[in-house]
Amino acid sequence: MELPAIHQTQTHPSTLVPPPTQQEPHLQQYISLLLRTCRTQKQIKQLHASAVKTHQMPSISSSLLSLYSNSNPQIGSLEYARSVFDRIQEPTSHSWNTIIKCYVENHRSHDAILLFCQLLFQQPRLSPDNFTFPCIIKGCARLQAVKEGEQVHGLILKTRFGSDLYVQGSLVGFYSKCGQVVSARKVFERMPERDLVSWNSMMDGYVKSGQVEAARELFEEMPQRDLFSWTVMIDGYSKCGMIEAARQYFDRMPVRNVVSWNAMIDGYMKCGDCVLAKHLFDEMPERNIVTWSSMVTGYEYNHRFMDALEIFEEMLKAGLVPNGAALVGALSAVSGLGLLDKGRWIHSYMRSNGIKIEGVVGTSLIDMYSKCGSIENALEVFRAIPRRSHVGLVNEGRRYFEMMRSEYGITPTAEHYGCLVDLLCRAGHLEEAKDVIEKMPMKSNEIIWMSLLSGCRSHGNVEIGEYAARRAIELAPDATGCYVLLSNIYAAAGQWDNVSLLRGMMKERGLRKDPGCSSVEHGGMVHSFVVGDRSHPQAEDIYSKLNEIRERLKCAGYIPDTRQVLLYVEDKEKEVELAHHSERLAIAFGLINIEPGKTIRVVKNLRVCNDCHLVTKLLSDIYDREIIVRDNSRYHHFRNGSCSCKDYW
DNA sequence: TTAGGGTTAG
Repeated sequence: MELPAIHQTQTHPSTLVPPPTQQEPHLQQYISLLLRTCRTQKQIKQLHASAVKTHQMPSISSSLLSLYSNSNPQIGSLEYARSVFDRIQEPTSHSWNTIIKCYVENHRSHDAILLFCQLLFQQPRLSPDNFTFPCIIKGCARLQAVKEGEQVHGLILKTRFGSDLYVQGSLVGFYSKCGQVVSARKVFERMPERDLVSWNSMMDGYVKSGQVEAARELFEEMPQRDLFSWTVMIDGYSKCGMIEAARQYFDRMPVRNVVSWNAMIDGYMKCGDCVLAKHLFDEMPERNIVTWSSMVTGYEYNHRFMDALEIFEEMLKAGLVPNGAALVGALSAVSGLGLLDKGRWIHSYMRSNGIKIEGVVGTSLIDMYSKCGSIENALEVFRAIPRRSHVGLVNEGRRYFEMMRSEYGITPTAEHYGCLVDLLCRAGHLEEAKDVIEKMPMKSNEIIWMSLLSGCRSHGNVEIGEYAARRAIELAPDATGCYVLLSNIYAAAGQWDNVSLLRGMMKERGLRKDPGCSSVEHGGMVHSFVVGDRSHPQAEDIYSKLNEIRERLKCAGYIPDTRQVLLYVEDKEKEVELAHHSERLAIAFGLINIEPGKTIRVVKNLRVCNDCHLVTKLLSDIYDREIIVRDNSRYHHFRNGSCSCKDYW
């Protein structure tokens, strides 16, 4: 849309506020009128710019806020909505409700709750109303935040909005979604009048908690049924495996929409009837993105990998851009077949269509490359994934820390500073972390310096690492941990002279690094191993198992990560050192002795090294074994080639 | 005067 030129008002040079001119009312009406015709975000932004330029913002900001809050991403934008909201001098209840809803719709319910608290505690002239409560209750439901939702419920009972039909209905929905059917039913029973939505929410609560008969009773009881009620029943009977009953509802319902067809298709897929699912898919009058994704994931679920890929390609040919669900389904199908080229093709499709490689989709891509035998590509994807999600959380962390003081008047303790430093270190903000420690009002302890030191180890920062180690050693000269971490940093940077210096220093001070030791329980005994251990009665078998492991890892394309080996030795020797780490011995022992299908559980006294972590992931896949390693800081649950810590530890 | 709660894939 080309906008006609707007005459700019004359601005008085000495003041920021323009003097009133005759043009203004016209200009305001003109912009307001044009806003109503906006169909794209670009058009809204153009008018927004004009309004800023001509000082018309105060009069149109609430219309702009509503437009930017539109749930259609072609029109709405959370960031712009927030920016408009923040510049409204005195936001009305309506503005607050709009922005809170916008956050909930954009899956940012935590922020919605924060805003709700601000409205509650910092706006003496305003308070939540019958429009605010349904929004915030929905946010709590999205987060499965039962406690918070119950608190809001308590608040509602203290206001006059407890009798509002929408507020009551939203509470039924909240308790239903959180699996609290008894509470949902209590609210439902106390409603003086019930509309369709409340009946449907209540039924859905029963369905989601597996009580399909209770849902059916309500369905029979309810005064009138629309589309939603029927679809809830189809979904309910499908989910509990009663596919014929689901089909009866589908056949009996007076009007169907795409959602009811989708629910029925998914039902057939989940009970393994791909033929009937495909039949419905071919018959249906209208399909949406969920229809296609359900087909792809449904075929994949039934191990019909080729069919999954065919329907996925058909979806692309139909001009649809696949969403996360469809991509994950297609990539899993590729993994199932081991079709590396097909996987690469999907990857390049994603790149050329600007689909962000992050989150679950990123993990699926890594998983696909690993399962197709290309560890290099898997690593490439892994390294290329922007850790923005972490960046976002770092920002949130900083903000919450700040809010403790500024908004809640809580003085942070040493533990709070410790958390902030840990957060910053993990994300690589080492300078900032150092700054936080130095500026904290209380005396720093060795623990907080150690956390900076370990951040420096993960991010390979020698300079700050040395500084942190010095401070930690000053405070706790006998703690071996910081010497070890610092020598890890030196070793990774190839500064072997410093490694020897540090070793000398430790010797001088009579400090010894705890040797890595891993144990496995078997046959009522604990079997312990240290690095290179040959003392176990089954040593011979264990070492031949390690040889076999080495071969199988090589076939899987594994390249040893020798950065954390402390010894000043050639690369080949480093690999041998790695291959005999105590946890490898323990796992080899487990593979020999613990019967197939049973989990191998290892306990290690030190932190598991990067290379052993990667190897254990691969082994869990190669040998199809669940392996659980408890190191000195956390549990690592390895299964199907990945670890529960998502490589972040 | 405007706005709010319910169904399908992962």
